Amino acid sequence: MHETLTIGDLSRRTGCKVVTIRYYERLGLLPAPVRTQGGHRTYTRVQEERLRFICRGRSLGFSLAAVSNLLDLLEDRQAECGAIDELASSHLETVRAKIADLRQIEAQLEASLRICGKTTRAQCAVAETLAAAGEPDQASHLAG
Amino acid sequence: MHETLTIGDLSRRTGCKVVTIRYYERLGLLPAPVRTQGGHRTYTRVQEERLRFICRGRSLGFSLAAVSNLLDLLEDRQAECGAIDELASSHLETVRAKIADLRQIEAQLEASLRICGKTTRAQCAVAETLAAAGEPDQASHLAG
DNA sequence: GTAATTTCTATAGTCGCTATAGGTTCAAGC
DNA sequence: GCTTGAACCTATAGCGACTATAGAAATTAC
Repeated sequence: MHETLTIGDLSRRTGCKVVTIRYYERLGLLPAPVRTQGGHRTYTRVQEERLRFICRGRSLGFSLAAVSNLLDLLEDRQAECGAIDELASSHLETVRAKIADLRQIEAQLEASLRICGKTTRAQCAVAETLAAAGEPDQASHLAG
Repeated sequence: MHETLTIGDLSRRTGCKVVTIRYYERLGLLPAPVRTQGGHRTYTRVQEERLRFICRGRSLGFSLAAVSNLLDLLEDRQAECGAIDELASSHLETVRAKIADLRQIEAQLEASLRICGKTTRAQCAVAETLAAAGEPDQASHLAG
């Protein structure tokens, strides 16, 4: 029994919550681990590495589906680096688009807050920004 | 019957989907409108303004709960501009934090993509970035 | 041996919608 | 007046990525 980890150990080592680890297992992202006689999960370093990979992917904003794809690609010795690159750069596009959206939001909030604090309630700039009856804009991909 | 709108009209005018309008009503963000004898909803300009406000708030990234608060504050003639300002600037903080996170992600993805394409599969930089066994970082507020 | 902690399962809830099914009403053309 | 087709109605379930709850069993520390 050298070097096996409980789910709590694994959680502490990776920073991934216990419930989340079980959740990943249920989704099939992590293989079902060996259990103790009592039914507790025991993990090895291999699983720890895999979990780290998943967490890292998530922290880079990849969806779990994308992470799953990446894991498959890495597993497959045949697979080419190109496929991985593609996933990463398409994700980079998404990230950049989000940044652009958020910067616009930032600018608008800044603008109304600059004006406000100088006006009376009746013309609260923030309220006006929100009530602005301009064309409906579809920033549907925001809401993050 | 001058100037009443069907839910479809309202949807076209505001850019907010029909199902979403009904959803907002169910949540209590929009008041239940007058109905035709047949049960179809009919809206007025007042409701249109309110919906526009909600959509605008959402497009600025406010949660529906925050939008609801803002609507209450605006409704309340007693309320001060300050409360609105506070909500807005705390939201601005959140937006800025998200931008900062995304920029880090962007930088990391850029870095690995720059290296990759120049190396062989065995040392795919993107894969290495993801597998990086550094300290677990908690970018839990990402995943957007 | 007992008490505290950890782990187990299963289920429901979060947020902001979106999709589906199956029915009813409305407006227009003939 | 009648038919057709679009728009509308309700109710329910699903999405992603968790998070929370309840209640039981296993483990560990003393």
